[in-house]
Amino acid sequence: MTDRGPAGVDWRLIRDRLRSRGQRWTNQRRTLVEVLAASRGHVTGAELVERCRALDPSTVPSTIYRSLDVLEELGFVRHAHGPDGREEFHVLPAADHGHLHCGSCGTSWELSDDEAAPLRDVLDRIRGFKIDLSHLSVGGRCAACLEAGREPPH
Amino acid sequence: MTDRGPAGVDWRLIRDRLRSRGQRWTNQRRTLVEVLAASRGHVTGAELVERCRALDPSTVPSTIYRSLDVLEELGFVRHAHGPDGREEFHVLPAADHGHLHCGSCGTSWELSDDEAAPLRDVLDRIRGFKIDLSHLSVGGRCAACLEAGREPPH
DNA sequence: GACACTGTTGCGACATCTTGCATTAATCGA
DNA sequence: TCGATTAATGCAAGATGTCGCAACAGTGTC
Repeated sequence: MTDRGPAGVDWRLIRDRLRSRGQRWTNQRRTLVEVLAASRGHVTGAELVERCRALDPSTVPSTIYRSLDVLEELGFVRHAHGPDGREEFHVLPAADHGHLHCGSCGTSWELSDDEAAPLRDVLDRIRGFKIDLSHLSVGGRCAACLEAGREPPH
Repeated sequence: MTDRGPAGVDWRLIRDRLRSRGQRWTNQRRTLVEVLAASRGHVTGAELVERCRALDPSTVPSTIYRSLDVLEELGFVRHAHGPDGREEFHVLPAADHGHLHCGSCGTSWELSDDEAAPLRDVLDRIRGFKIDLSHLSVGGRCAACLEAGREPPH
């Protein structure tokens, strides 16, 4: 047996990083890390609460949200906001990336650093502003919806 | 006397546009338009509810939010989401623009169409994706905060 | 002005987070 | 192993929206 979760994340890394900061490794955090490690792509806060509750029915939302903040400080998760403003989390992003959302079909895609580079560069040059790509969420309409003439839901 | 509000917006235009679409001009909408016309820059939904309640204590949030949707269809307001995901509205935007938010000091700026052009063009070219600039909200850190070494509040 | 049609409102309930506070429990040192 | 310290939890209440539904009220017409 190993000490890795289903997704190959070693929770001991997180445990030790927490302890070295004077923070604590609790059962609730262990459950959350387990759920996160098994998640692919984007998950909303509500989904995480639900999945944690499946493992531990005593799970309470406020603990989840507070633990997510802590895990975000550690760099284990990142959050952005969907087109409706709701939080979306993704786990251990291999590379920093933003998100693209189609307002007609609701699909979303990752926005690579390369694609965002022109925006990053122009804002840096003109304003000295450094964008936080992982928090960037761009709405609009995708090629398929434009071609099909699908209107955004009004 | 004129029929314009304090900000010079002629509510009769909105009234007539609603009627021509088979929609209605109600006291609640009149109050909201009055509040919007007196608002500068960005306003959150909650602020609008509060200001409407100041004029008409019987104001109820759901009506405000639904009326805002209608006014957005008319193009009288646009909404985006602040860095915390909360809705922000702006009135009669002279030109389409996005927003820039500094995560350290909380200030926000308008992002002109020119500045967003590089992003718009690259997404159009690579993916055929048309961005909705007025809904775009970019987080990061501004030049002043970078220079001062201010960390984002964690 | 009265009527019919149907768009709007207000209400209550729910969804998603956030915050304050008293209690619990993880961690470290003796 | 036991205690002290204090981070984290659970709960309740609040903030910000959203939604279904019955009642109400603009509008155009007669």
